[in-house]
Amino acid sequence: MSEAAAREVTRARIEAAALELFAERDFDAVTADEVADAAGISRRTFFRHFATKADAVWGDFHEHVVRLEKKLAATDPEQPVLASICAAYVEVNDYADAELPLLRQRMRLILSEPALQAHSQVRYADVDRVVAEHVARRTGCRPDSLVPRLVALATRAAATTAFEAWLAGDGSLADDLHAAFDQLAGGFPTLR
Amino acid sequence: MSEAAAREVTRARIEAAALELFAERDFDAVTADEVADAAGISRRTFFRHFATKADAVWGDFHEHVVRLEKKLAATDPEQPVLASICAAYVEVNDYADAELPLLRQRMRLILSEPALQAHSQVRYADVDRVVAEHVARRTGCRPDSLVPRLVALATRAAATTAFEAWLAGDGSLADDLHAAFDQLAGGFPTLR
DNA sequence: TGCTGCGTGGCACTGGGTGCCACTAGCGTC
DNA sequence: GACGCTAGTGGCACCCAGTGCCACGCAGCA
Repeated sequence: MSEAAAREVTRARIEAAALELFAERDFDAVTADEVADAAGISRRTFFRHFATKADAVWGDFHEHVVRLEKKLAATDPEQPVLASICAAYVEVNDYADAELPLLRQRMRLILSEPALQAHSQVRYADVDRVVAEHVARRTGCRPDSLVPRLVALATRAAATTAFEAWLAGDGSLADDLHAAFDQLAGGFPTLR
Repeated sequence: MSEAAAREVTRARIEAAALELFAERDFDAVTADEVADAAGISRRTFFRHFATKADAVWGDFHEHVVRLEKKLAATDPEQPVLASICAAYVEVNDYADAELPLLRQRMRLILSEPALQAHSQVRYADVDRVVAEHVARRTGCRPDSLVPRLVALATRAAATTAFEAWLAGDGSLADDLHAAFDQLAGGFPTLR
């Protein structure tokens, strides 16, 4: 086995051990030592693979952001901006059935454990940046101006809410994403 | 001086020392010991007044949430829901001119320092809960269902964006809040 | 055989946060 | 005045996350 592949295997084993331990106890109640032991590596090695304990929950999130960025760049310029963002979110989150239990476990942790909820803000900042840049390209204004930033943060709010609804119910994630984005794009029609 | 008042004075002194140090160096580069020294108290006492180093930046945020809750409860039932939330946000954030420099310093830290950005998520969860309950009362659905949660998270996105715009520009916070809420309530009219 | 690069483990150290105990100051009661 | 009560405080030891440094082992390669 090549060294690069061996590194991936180790990383995956740490990730699996971490998710299992965090699911059976609270995130804060599990030490990095315990995760390392369960994964059969040293504490020092754990922190070589994941910068923080929280990062072990996120898998390869950077790859996720890169895929979102590509989907956004490839959208039809004629399509409304919000629809293009919704479509990109749906496509990027189109998991195979076999992956859904893992996704549920991950999202349940991220949305319910305070420490992970806090950490998520840092990871999602990348998503916000990518979406704001997309909106800025489409509208011709700067990515740090009000509308791009607002659209980025509001669409992420929609995605987060859709994940909450998906976790609480038993429908499809795509349906929940569309429901949330429809509310947003329509200015919350049910509130009138 | 009564003991309760003395406690408030100590708390205020810690807060002032913390803000000053965090402003002149990075948040992470300042230790709790340094803040305690600057405030003339021990490290142990620092953590009796503030649960975490980050909390020293937030002032009495709980009181802020309580005021927001009261404003929301007192809104006119005929007023559109989003407008009532916008009005409540504006009223709760109606600071005197003399307080604005402090607010700027606080928000700049919270929005730019990653550690504080992460911590903010935990504090804002209270705001989200209060807003979602308001929407749930007004619409007759449960506070953890999709629309109340989405409105809570999306309006907070609007408020956050308004704060970013306010920090970057030199207009009034109320104007920026209204601009962001107008976009949200109108389904982002400028994107069409 | 020696060299190089990389993943790893061990170890010591910094810093956030907590539990525990002892001290003190203010205050009411006998 | 002596006694107890309470609240804020300081000091200390401890746990745990995260980091820098060094040494080891193992692959590939000359």
